[in-house]
Amino acid sequence: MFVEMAGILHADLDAFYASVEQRDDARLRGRPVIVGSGVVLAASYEAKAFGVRTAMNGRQARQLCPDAVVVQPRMSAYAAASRAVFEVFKQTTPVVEGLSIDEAFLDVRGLWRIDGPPTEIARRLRREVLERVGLPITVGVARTKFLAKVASAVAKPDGLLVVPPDQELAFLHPLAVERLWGVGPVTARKLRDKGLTTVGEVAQLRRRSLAAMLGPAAGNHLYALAHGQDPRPVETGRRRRSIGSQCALGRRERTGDELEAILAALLDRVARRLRSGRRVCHTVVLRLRFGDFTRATRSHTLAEATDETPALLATARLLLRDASALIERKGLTLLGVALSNLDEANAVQLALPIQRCPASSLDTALDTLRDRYGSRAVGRASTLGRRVGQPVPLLPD
DNA sequence: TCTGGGGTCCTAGGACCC
DNA sequence: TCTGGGGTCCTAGGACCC
Repeated sequence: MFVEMAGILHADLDAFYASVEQRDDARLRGRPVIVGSGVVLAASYEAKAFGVRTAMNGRQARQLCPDAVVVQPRMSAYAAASRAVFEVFKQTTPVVEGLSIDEAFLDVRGLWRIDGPPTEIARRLRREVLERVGLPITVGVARTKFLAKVASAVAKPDGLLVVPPDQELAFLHPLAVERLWGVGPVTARKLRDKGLTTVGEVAQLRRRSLAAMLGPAAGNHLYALAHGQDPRPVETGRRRRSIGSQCALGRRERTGDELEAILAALLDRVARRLRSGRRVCHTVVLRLRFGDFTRATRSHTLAEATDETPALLATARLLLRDASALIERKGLTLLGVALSNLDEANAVQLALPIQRCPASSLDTALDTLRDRYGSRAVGRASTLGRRVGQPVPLLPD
């Protein structure tokens, strides 16, 4: 029988922001480092040993670890380090799927003849990231994305862990349910309330029981993961689905004018990022958090996708006014704005020739566009063009 | 753990269309 | 005119991830 080999790598930089700080300042090496003063954005492993965790309140973190060096974040340095590490990833294999600023999946299954077995590639990758960028990185190697991700989490820090295909369940089943990617506090509690504490215990349940407990999608997903099944391929070229910015306000009451000013600043920031990414957005989302820590969102979808600040701001203002009674009653502690439902800016322009095209020759026109721009670029234009007879959203020149 | 900022994906109801 | 199945889009909320 053919056994699929372990050829997916999950590479995850250790305590990323803190490691960059230790790399750039020799005095920080070997010492507990906390990045961020109000809230902990990252903690070095020396600080984690004292119980300091990401997202922890800064004051509490300093109480746990009084000797820690607290540094302000340098986001541009982290972005540069991330780019350098992703360069190493891309030189390792063309099939790289970035998950965040500090982690990615790499598919190295096709490289055996040229570069050797995946374990060897993973060792080399770790060595190159350390030599060329100066940062420690942990790599998990397995047959699936999910198992590779769990493997790197188990191997941290500065580790390498390979899960051979014939040992997957032996590796997986003793682990706590919280180790499963996608099981957070709520799901973990639901499982523990039923007496399920390990992945192996979850694997003994029927698919139907899990679906009834957690909902169809989460239940089926968890069932598959607990049995080591995860058919998702490593996907290159994934684009961002939304761009957002938010701002904690504290408990002080704000006047309507103050909120409007904060909203305008947030929107200006996200609209700039939208334009520099050459994207347009259909939907504006307002995020609100209140004094009692409840949350709400308000959204509006525009008739025409745009990247222009005035149009987006006008929509955001309407949403804010729409929520004013709620804000009055509960007190606003966080205001955020997100632009979602994004398109490529040029996808809208590709829709132009389609708009003037009679329905009967639409398919021919789409084929022509695909030949010229590639099928990926024409995807969205195609859905726009299918609605012949309706106005097609267009970007103003 | 009394709470930052940036994201992803899923669910569910209602409107609307064929 | 009534009824039905199937599909998409929009809005709002929630869980989860780093």
